[in-house]
Amino acid sequence: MEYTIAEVADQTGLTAHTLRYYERAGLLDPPERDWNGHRRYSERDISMLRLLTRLRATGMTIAEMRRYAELCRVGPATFDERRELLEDHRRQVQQKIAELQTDLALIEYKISVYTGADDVPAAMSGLPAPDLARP
Amino acid sequence: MEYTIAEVADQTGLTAHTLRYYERAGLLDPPERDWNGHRRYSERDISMLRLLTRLRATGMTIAEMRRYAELCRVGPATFDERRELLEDHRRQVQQKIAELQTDLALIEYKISVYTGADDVPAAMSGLPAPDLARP
DNA sequence: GCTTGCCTTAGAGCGCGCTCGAAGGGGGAG
DNA sequence: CTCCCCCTTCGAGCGCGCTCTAAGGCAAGC
Repeated sequence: MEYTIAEVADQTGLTAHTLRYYERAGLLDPPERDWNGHRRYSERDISMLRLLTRLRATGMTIAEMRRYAELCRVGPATFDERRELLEDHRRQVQQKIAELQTDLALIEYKISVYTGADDVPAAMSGLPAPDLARP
Repeated sequence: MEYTIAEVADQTGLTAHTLRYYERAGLLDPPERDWNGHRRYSERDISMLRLLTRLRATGMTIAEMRRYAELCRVGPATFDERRELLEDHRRQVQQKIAELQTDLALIEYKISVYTGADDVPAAMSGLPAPDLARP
């Protein structure tokens, strides 16, 4: 099964403009064309795009995704390097999650201050009071 | 205790340029000046900056932070609105964490594929195989 | 007195990741 | 044939969040 650019845009949540941009940027192999020059995306293209969108959502840069795509183009010989790239990225995602969780605790502390409840989470009792009021 | 812009830059990890930018952008009340016009940041300024950096790190935009700062300037009458703003942001952070955790599972699945181990996590067994090799 | 170094301002510039505009073609419906 | 819609390419433009430059002030050290 193959798809037009509009169908792929629909399926991936990217715009047609962005799909062409990704192709230009070297993130995606140029798909086949039909008789009149329109792109026909394969299932494989779609899976690659789905992976790319998740990598983007987790903060991978275009340059890193291009690197990954280049390794894919080379072939199975690059499995190790691709794994390393993904392992690096995994670490970054894990760190980001940890950071967000810490920051979430601070946000919840601030909310509790504004709520006027005195049931401040015990874990926060030692926090340097952040700009409590500015009355 | 008061601090120079360089000391604050040091403490917050922001640059002096960025500190002036935040002030211009309305995120921070203009600090006091000493006799020769240099900024003297108070402890209160520092706490606000520390909060702002965590809000930035969790994806709050400059515009939203400005809104928060404006509410702070108005006074205690805006406690409710500040709480709502932070509650909205909390929801966004929670969603982002959830998304990252889902995406992390996909990344780990891909790593397992490249590792060649056949001990693919059971939870993943139903995944549409993402671009396994492109040989 | 000169150099060094940190500070000031206003405003321009940059990197990223899109996002859009212009100009044009081909095909199907009425 | 006309209208409309979707596609094409190339290249410019944009929004965000900084980041830096230029031009200059003041003060301490040599």
